[in-house]
Amino acid sequence: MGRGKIVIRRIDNSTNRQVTFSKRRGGLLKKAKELSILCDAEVGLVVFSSTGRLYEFCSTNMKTVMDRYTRAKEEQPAGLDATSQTKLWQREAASLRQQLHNLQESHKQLMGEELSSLGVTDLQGLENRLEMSLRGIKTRKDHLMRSEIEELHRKGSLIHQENMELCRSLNIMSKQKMELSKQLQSCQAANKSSSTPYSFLQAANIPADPEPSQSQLKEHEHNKTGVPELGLQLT
Amino acid sequence: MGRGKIVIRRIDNSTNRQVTFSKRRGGLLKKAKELSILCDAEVGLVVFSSTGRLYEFCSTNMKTVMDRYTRAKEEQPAGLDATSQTKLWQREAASLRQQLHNLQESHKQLMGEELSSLGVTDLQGLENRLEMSLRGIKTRKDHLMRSEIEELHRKGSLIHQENMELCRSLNIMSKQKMELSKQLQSCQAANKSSSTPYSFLQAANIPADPEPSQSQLKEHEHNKTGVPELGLQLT
DNA sequence: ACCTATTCATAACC
DNA sequence: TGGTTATGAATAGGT
Repeated sequence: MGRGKIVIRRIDNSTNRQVTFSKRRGGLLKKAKELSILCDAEVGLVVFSSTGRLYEFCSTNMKTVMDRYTRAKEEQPAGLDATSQTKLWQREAASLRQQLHNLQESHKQLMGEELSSLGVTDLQGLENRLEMSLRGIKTRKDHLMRSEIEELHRKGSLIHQENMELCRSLNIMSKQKMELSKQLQSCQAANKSSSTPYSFLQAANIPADPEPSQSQLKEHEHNKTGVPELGLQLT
Repeated sequence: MGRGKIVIRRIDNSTNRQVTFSKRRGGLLKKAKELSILCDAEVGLVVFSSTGRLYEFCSTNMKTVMDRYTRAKEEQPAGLDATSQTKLWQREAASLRQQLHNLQESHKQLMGEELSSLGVTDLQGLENRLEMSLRGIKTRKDHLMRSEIEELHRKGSLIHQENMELCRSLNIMSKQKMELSKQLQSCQAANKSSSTPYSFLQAANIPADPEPSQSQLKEHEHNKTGVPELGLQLT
């Protein structure tokens, strides 16, 4: 709504952001109130502006709502100590909040947001740091990828060797098989020329090529990696 | 909004009330979220339906927001004992420290440190974000520098024009001066040849060059900017 | 849940 | 900050 539609992301212009905050805050509080009245709901709403100012709405009592919320969330508060301790933690929190804020600012700038407050020199510094960082990251990534490639080569090589072993075995078996086949043929020939009391042996269909099927070989995936298939020469 | 306007008071029809609750609750949560994003505000919203079900939105962390609210409300720890206050601040500090830690980690990674815990995918993401950020920063810097250059050109051009005007004026005056000079000479020659009853006119020191002094010219600083000094040709 | 007619919130402008 | 207006969003009532 409004003169034009907007995308929901942090408003860069500070003044505009402040104005929008003011208006939308009013709208939000109003809607919260309407919901609580219309629908008989218990509503608690807390808004801290970016400058730290507090705005709130509660249909009943904020503390009650927060307690109810806490109870609904199945938690239980506790604690015992002195007032000076409180101040200590208060300062600690303030300090941490400050640090956090600074870091957030810096982080945003690193991510290329909120650059409007920076001059050319600042931007140049940012650029240099980012480029240095980027170089480091690329180097690291490159290293990792090279390691992985190396590892893959190593594994591929192992599997290849394994394949060669298998091929050798196959070769041997193939020869043994052919030998057996030859013996069988001569045996059959001998039987044919003489009487055949045991002719049923021919009917038993002993296959001429009883080697293991292709699917039984350890193929892994290296066929796709360019490792040559050496098994072919053994058929 | 809707087919007709309604008065803001508890909806009697239970079904209607439930439907409206559902719709408006969604709208309220959405608006709360938009406010927090658009205006960089910390928003906490809790809604209990009349049947007791809990719905919530928080831009950061509900516990943190509630603590912050409590603190903002109770500048004076009149209601609660100091010991529980301490706990409150303690938790706040812990929360802040956690956030700080996370952000520091992220920051270090952005700066290309402590990359060992990241995989190739993480690194690629980091790289992409940095490159995007870098592009933005470079664009911004480029824009700033171009603007400055343009501005300088504009100023230079203005001053140059001003100079030309001044030169023209100087030229005219120079001619007038020469004319006067000539007249004076002929006058003097006439006086020398005849009697000189009004010779005091010569003594009255009528300057031969009554033009404005150099210091009165608008010179600005453009002499240092390489704009050619055109006045020279007029001396 | 989906569909409009209608009201309302609000973005841009003063 | 407060007012005005054009516009898009939310939603009341209905299916």
